[in-house]
Amino acid sequence: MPEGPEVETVRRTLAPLLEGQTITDAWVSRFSLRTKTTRKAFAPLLGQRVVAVERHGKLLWFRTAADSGAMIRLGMTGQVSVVEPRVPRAKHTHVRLSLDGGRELRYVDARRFGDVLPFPNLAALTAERERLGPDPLTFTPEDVDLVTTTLGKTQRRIKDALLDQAVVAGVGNIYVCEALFYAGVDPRRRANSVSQSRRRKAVEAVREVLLDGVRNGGTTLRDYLDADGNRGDHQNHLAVFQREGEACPQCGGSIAREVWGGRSTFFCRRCQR
DNA sequence: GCATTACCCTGAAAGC
DNA sequence: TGCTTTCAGGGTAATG
Repeated sequence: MPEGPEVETVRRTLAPLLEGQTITDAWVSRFSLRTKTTRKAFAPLLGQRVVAVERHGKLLWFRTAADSGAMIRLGMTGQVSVVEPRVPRAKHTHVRLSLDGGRELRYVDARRFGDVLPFPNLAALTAERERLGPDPLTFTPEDVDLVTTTLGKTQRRIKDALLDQAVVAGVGNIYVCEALFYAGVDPRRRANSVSQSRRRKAVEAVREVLLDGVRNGGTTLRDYLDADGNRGDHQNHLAVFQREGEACPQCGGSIAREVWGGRSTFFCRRCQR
Protein backbone atom coordinates (compact mmCIF):
# COMPACT_ATOMS: atom_id res chain seq x y z
CA MET A 1 0.00 0.00 0.00
CA PRO A 2 2.20 2.77 -1.30
CA GLU A 3 2.19 6.08 0.54
CA GLY A 4 4.55 9.04 0.15
CA PRO A 5 7.72 7.21 1.25
CA GLU A 6 7.02 4.23 -0.99
CA VAL A 7 6.28 6.45 -4.00
CA GLU A 8 9.44 8.46 -3.30
CA THR A 9 11.46 5.24 -3.15
CA VAL A 10 9.97 4.17 -6.46
CA ARG A 11 10.83 7.58 -7.90
CA ARG A 12 14.44 7.32 -6.76
CA THR A 13 14.87 3.85 -8.19
CA LEU A 14 12.96 4.59 -11.38
CA ALA A 15 14.70 7.86 -12.27
CA PRO A 16 18.10 6.40 -13.26
CA LEU A 17 16.40 3.70 -15.33
CA LEU A 18 14.10 6.05 -17.20
CA GLU A 19 15.75 9.46 -17.50
CA GLY A 20 17.49 9.92 -20.85
CA GLN A 21 15.47 7.13 -22.46
CA THR A 22 13.33 7.79 -25.52
CA ILE A 23 9.89 6.19 -25.63
CA THR A 24 9.49 4.27 -28.86
CA ASP A 25 6.21 2.39 -28.43
CA ALA A 26 3.29 1.91 -26.06
CA TRP A 27 1.02 -1.00 -25.20
CA VAL A 28 -2.09 -0.89 -23.05
CA SER A 29 -4.05 -3.92 -21.83
CA ARG A 30 -7.74 -4.32 -22.63
CA PHE A 31 -8.55 -4.07 -18.94
CA SER A 32 -9.21 -0.61 -17.63
CA LEU A 33 -7.26 0.78 -14.74
CA ARG A 34 -9.13 3.20 -12.46
CA THR A 35 -9.27 5.54 -15.45
CA LYS A 36 -9.54 4.03 -18.90
CA THR A 37 -6.70 4.91 -21.22
CA THR A 38 -5.68 3.84 -24.70
CA ARG A 39 -2.53 3.29 -26.70
CA LYS A 40 -3.52 6.31 -28.79
CA ALA A 41 -3.36 8.56 -25.72
CA PHE A 42 0.38 7.79 -25.51
CA ALA A 43 1.03 9.14 -29.03
CA PRO A 44 2.38 12.52 -27.76
CA LEU A 45 5.07 10.58 -25.86
CA LEU A 46 6.39 8.52 -28.75
CA GLY A 47 9.79 9.63 -29.98
CA GLN A 48 10.23 11.82 -26.92
CA ARG A 49 13.08 11.61 -24.41
CA VAL A 50 12.31 11.41 -20.68
CA VAL A 51 14.01 14.26 -18.86
CA ALA A 52 12.65 13.92 -15.31
CA VAL A 53 10.88 11.56 -12.92
CA GLU A 54 9.09 13.55 -10.24
CA ARG A 55 6.60 13.16 -7.38
CA HIS A 56 4.26 15.07 -5.15
CA GLY A 57 2.45 13.16 -2.43
CA LYS A 58 1.48 9.80 -3.87
CA LEU A 59 1.40 11.16 -7.42
CA LEU A 60 4.37 10.07 -9.55
CA TRP A 61 5.04 11.28 -13.07
CA PHE A 62 7.68 11.53 -15.73
CA ARG A 63 8.15 14.37 -18.18
CA THR A 64 9.65 14.36 -21.65
CA ALA A 65 11.66 17.08 -23.35
CA ALA A 66 8.42 18.04 -25.15
CA ASP A 67 6.57 18.46 -21.82
CA SER A 68 4.40 15.45 -22.50
CA GLY A 69 4.53 12.58 -20.03
CA ALA A 70 2.47 10.31 -17.83
CA MET A 71 1.14 10.43 -14.29
CA ILE A 72 1.27 7.22 -12.30
CA ARG A 73 -0.86 6.47 -9.25
CA LEU A 74 0.11 3.19 -7.65
CA GLY A 75 -3.20 2.79 -5.84
CA MET A 76 -3.02 -0.23 -3.59
CA THR A 77 -1.06 -2.73 -5.64
CA GLY A 78 0.59 -0.83 -8.47
CA GLN A 79 4.19 -1.74 -9.35
CA VAL A 80 6.57 -0.10 -11.81
CA SER A 81 9.63 -1.76 -13.26
CA VAL A 82 12.04 -1.39 -16.18
CA VAL A 83 13.01 -4.77 -17.61
CA GLU A 84 14.27 -6.56 -20.70
CA PRO A 85 11.44 -7.38 -23.12
CA ARG A 86 12.24 -11.10 -22.85
CA VAL A 87 11.34 -11.11 -19.15
CA PRO A 88 8.00 -12.96 -18.93
CA ARG A 89 5.09 -10.61 -18.55
CA ALA A 90 3.61 -10.74 -15.06
CA LYS A 91 -0.09 -11.34 -14.62
CA HIS A 92 -1.98 -8.01 -14.37
CA THR A 93 0.50 -6.12 -16.57
CA HIS A 94 -1.51 -3.17 -17.85
CA VAL A 95 0.94 -0.79 -19.53
CA ARG A 96 4.26 -1.31 -21.31
CA LEU A 97 6.36 1.49 -22.76
CA SER A 98 9.25 0.48 -25.02
CA LEU A 99 12.48 2.44 -24.52
CA ASP A 100 15.22 3.05 -27.07
CA GLY A 101 17.79 1.50 -24.75
CA GLY A 102 16.09 -1.84 -25.43
CA ARG A 103 14.22 -2.28 -22.18
CA GLU A 104 10.61 -1.48 -21.36
CA LEU A 105 8.76 0.18 -18.52
CA ARG A 106 5.98 -1.99 -17.14
CA TYR A 107 3.06 -1.16 -14.91
CA VAL A 108 1.53 -4.12 -13.06
CA ASP A 109 -1.53 -3.69 -10.85
CA ALA A 110 -3.56 -6.66 -9.60
CA ARG A 111 -6.36 -4.65 -8.05
CA ARG A 112 -6.42 -1.93 -10.70
CA PHE A 113 -6.92 0.84 -8.16
CA GLY A 114 -4.04 2.70 -9.74
CA ASP A 115 -3.61 4.69 -12.92
CA VAL A 116 -1.17 5.46 -15.71
CA LEU A 117 -2.40 8.66 -17.30
CA PRO A 118 -0.56 10.07 -20.31
CA PHE A 119 -0.62 13.83 -20.80
CA PRO A 120 0.19 15.77 -23.99
CA ASN A 121 1.30 18.93 -22.17
CA LEU A 122 1.80 20.19 -18.62
CA ALA A 123 -1.73 21.57 -18.16
CA ALA A 124 -3.25 18.25 -17.09
CA LEU A 125 -0.36 17.59 -14.72
CA THR A 126 -0.64 21.06 -13.20
CA ALA A 127 -4.37 20.57 -12.63
CA GLU A 128 -3.74 17.33 -10.73
CA ARG A 129 -0.95 18.86 -8.68
CA GLU A 130 -3.08 21.83 -7.70
CA ARG A 131 -5.56 19.50 -6.04
CA LEU A 132 -2.88 18.32 -3.62
CA GLY A 133 -1.85 19.87 -0.33
CA PRO A 134 1.80 20.35 0.71
CA ASP A 135 4.08 17.31 0.72
CA PRO A 136 5.55 16.50 4.17
CA LEU A 137 8.81 15.28 2.61
CA THR A 138 9.42 18.81 1.33
CA PHE A 139 7.64 20.81 4.03
CA THR A 140 8.60 24.46 4.42
CA PRO A 141 7.85 26.23 7.74
CA GLU A 142 4.95 27.92 5.92
CA ASP A 143 3.56 24.53 4.90
CA VAL A 144 3.58 23.37 8.52
CA ASP A 145 1.70 26.53 9.50
CA LEU A 146 -0.80 26.07 6.69
CA VAL A 147 -1.63 22.44 7.53
CA THR A 148 -1.82 23.23 11.24
CA THR A 149 -4.29 26.01 10.50
CA THR A 150 -6.33 23.91 8.08
CA LEU A 151 -6.72 21.20 10.70
CA GLY A 152 -8.04 23.77 13.13
CA LYS A 153 -10.89 24.62 10.79
CA THR A 154 -12.45 21.18 10.37
CA GLN A 155 -14.45 19.06 12.72
CA ARG A 156 -13.51 15.85 10.93
CA ARG A 157 -11.53 13.34 12.92
CA ILE A 158 -7.91 14.42 12.86
CA LYS A 159 -6.92 11.12 11.30
CA ASP A 160 -9.38 11.53 8.44
CA ALA A 161 -8.29 15.12 7.83
CA LEU A 162 -4.63 14.07 7.62
CA LEU A 163 -5.56 11.37 5.10
CA ASP A 164 -7.20 13.99 2.87
CA GLN A 165 -4.69 14.54 0.06
CA ALA A 166 -5.94 18.10 -0.40
CA VAL A 167 -4.91 18.89 3.18
CA VAL A 168 -1.54 17.18 3.09
CA ALA A 169 -0.30 14.98 0.23
CA GLY A 170 1.32 11.60 0.68
CA VAL A 171 -0.08 10.36 3.96
CA GLY A 172 -1.84 7.00 4.05
CA ASN A 173 -3.23 4.74 6.73
CA ILE A 174 0.08 3.37 7.96
CA TYR A 175 1.96 6.61 8.44
CA VAL A 176 -1.00 8.54 9.85
CA CYS A 177 -1.39 5.95 12.62
CA GLU A 178 2.32 6.15 13.36
CA ALA A 179 2.43 9.95 13.32
CA LEU A 180 -0.51 10.35 15.68
CA PHE A 181 1.08 7.85 18.04
CA TYR A 182 4.34 9.80 18.19
CA ALA A 183 2.41 13.06 18.59
CA GLY A 184 0.34 11.54 21.40
CA VAL A 185 -2.92 12.57 19.75
CA ASP A 186 -6.03 10.38 19.78
CA PRO A 187 -6.89 9.70 16.10
CA ARG A 188 -10.62 9.85 16.90
CA ARG A 189 -10.52 13.45 18.08
CA ARG A 190 -12.14 16.17 16.02
CA ALA A 191 -9.28 18.12 14.47
CA ASN A 192 -10.60 21.49 15.61
CA SER A 193 -10.78 20.26 19.21
CA VAL A 194 -7.02 19.66 19.32
CA SER A 195 -4.93 22.60 20.56
CA GLN A 196 -2.81 24.42 18.03
CA SER A 197 0.44 23.26 19.62
CA ARG A 198 -0.68 19.64 19.51
CA ARG A 199 -1.94 19.96 15.94
CA ARG A 200 1.46 21.33 15.01
CA LYS A 201 3.12 18.46 16.83
CA ALA A 202 1.00 16.03 14.80
CA VAL A 203 1.92 17.75 11.52
CA GLU A 204 5.61 17.64 12.41
CA ALA A 205 5.27 13.99 13.41
CA VAL A 206 3.83 13.28 9.96
CA ARG A 207 6.97 14.71 8.42
CA GLU A 208 9.23 12.69 10.72
CA VAL A 209 7.52 9.33 10.11
CA LEU A 210 7.52 9.90 6.35
CA LEU A 211 11.23 10.76 6.39
CA ASP A 212 11.86 7.63 8.46
CA GLY A 213 9.88 5.62 5.93
CA VAL A 214 12.07 6.88 3.08
CA ARG A 215 15.24 6.11 5.06
CA ASN A 216 14.00 2.54 5.41
CA GLY A 217 13.08 2.20 1.74
CA GLY A 218 9.33 2.18 2.41
CA THR A 219 6.97 -0.24 4.11
CA THR A 220 6.27 -3.62 2.50
CA LEU A 221 3.31 -5.32 4.12
CA ARG A 222 2.45 -7.42 1.12
CA ASP A 223 2.77 -6.08 -2.42
CA TYR A 224 4.99 -3.02 -2.40
CA LEU A 225 8.28 -3.21 -4.31
CA ASP A 226 10.45 -0.38 -5.59
CA ALA A 227 11.39 -0.06 -9.28
CA ASP A 228 14.36 -2.37 -8.69
CA GLY A 229 12.06 -5.03 -7.27
CA ASN A 230 13.27 -4.61 -3.69
CA ARG A 231 11.07 -4.75 -0.60
CA GLY A 232 11.07 -1.97 1.97
CA ASP A 233 12.17 -2.38 5.58
CA HIS A 234 10.02 0.12 7.42
CA GLN A 235 7.45 -2.55 8.37
CA ASN A 236 10.07 -3.63 10.93
CA HIS A 237 10.05 -0.15 12.49
CA LEU A 238 6.31 0.39 13.02
CA ALA A 239 5.23 1.32 16.54
CA VAL A 240 1.49 0.67 16.38
CA PHE A 241 0.35 -0.19 12.85
CA GLN A 242 -0.90 -3.79 12.65
CA ARG A 243 0.19 -4.34 16.24
CA GLU A 244 -3.22 -4.80 17.81
CA GLY A 245 -2.89 -6.41 21.24
CA GLU A 246 0.87 -5.95 21.37
CA ALA A 247 2.59 -3.82 23.99
CA CYS A 248 2.74 -0.08 23.43
CA PRO A 249 6.44 0.83 23.01
CA GLN A 250 5.95 3.78 25.36
CA CYS A 251 3.66 2.66 28.20
CA GLY A 252 3.50 -1.10 27.74
CA GLY A 253 -0.27 -1.04 27.48
CA SER A 254 -2.15 -2.87 24.77
CA ILE A 255 -2.35 -1.39 21.25
CA ALA A 256 -5.99 -0.89 20.28
CA ARG A 257 -7.58 -1.25 16.86
CA GLU A 258 -10.78 0.40 15.73
CA VAL A 259 -12.39 0.34 12.31
CA TRP A 260 -14.27 3.17 10.72
CA GLY A 261 -14.90 3.90 7.09
CA GLY A 262 -13.61 0.42 6.33
CA ARG A 263 -10.12 1.27 7.55
CA SER A 264 -8.29 0.06 10.61
CA THR A 265 -6.87 2.56 13.05
CA PHE A 266 -4.17 1.46 15.47
CA PHE A 267 -3.40 3.51 18.58
CA CYS A 268 -2.62 3.47 22.28
CA ARG A 269 -5.57 4.57 24.41
CA ARG A 270 -3.24 5.57 27.23
CA CYS A 271 -0.58 7.54 25.32
CA GLN A 272 -2.85 9.19 22.74
CA ARG A 273 -5.33 11.72 24.10
C1' DG B 1 -20.50 23.18 1.82
C1' DC B 2 -19.11 19.72 4.58
C1' DA B 3 -18.99 14.95 6.37
C1' DT B 4 -19.80 10.27 5.60
C1' DT B 5 -20.53 6.13 2.94
C1' DA B 6 -20.24 3.16 -1.17
C1' DC B 7 -17.65 1.49 -4.64
C1' DC B 8 -13.97 -0.24 -7.63
C1' DC B 9 -10.82 -4.86 -7.57
C1' DT B 10 -7.99 -9.26 -6.57
C1' DG B 11 -6.03 -12.54 -3.73
C1' DA B 12 -4.78 -14.03 0.84
C1' DA B 13 -6.70 -15.71 4.83
C1' DA B 14 -10.35 -17.15 7.62
C1' DG B 15 -14.55 -19.68 8.11
C1' DC B 16 -17.41 -23.56 7.26
C1' DT C 1 -9.86 -30.90 1.29
C1' DG C 2 -12.29 -27.52 -1.03
C1' DC C 3 -15.57 -24.09 -1.47
C1' DT C 4 -17.39 -19.55 0.21
C1' DT C 5 -16.93 -15.39 2.70
C1' DT C 6 -14.34 -11.69 4.62
C1' DC C 7 -10.91 -8.34 4.61
C1' DA C 8 -7.38 -5.06 2.99
C1' DG C 9 -7.54 0.12 1.47
C1' DG C 10 -6.49 4.95 -2.15
C1' DG C 11 -9.19 7.89 -4.16
C1' DT C 12 -13.46 9.49 -6.01
C1' DA C 13 -18.47 9.59 -6.71
C1' DA C 14 -22.63 9.50 -4.54
C1' DT C 15 -25.31 10.29 -0.64
C1' DG C 16 -26.70 12.37 3.72
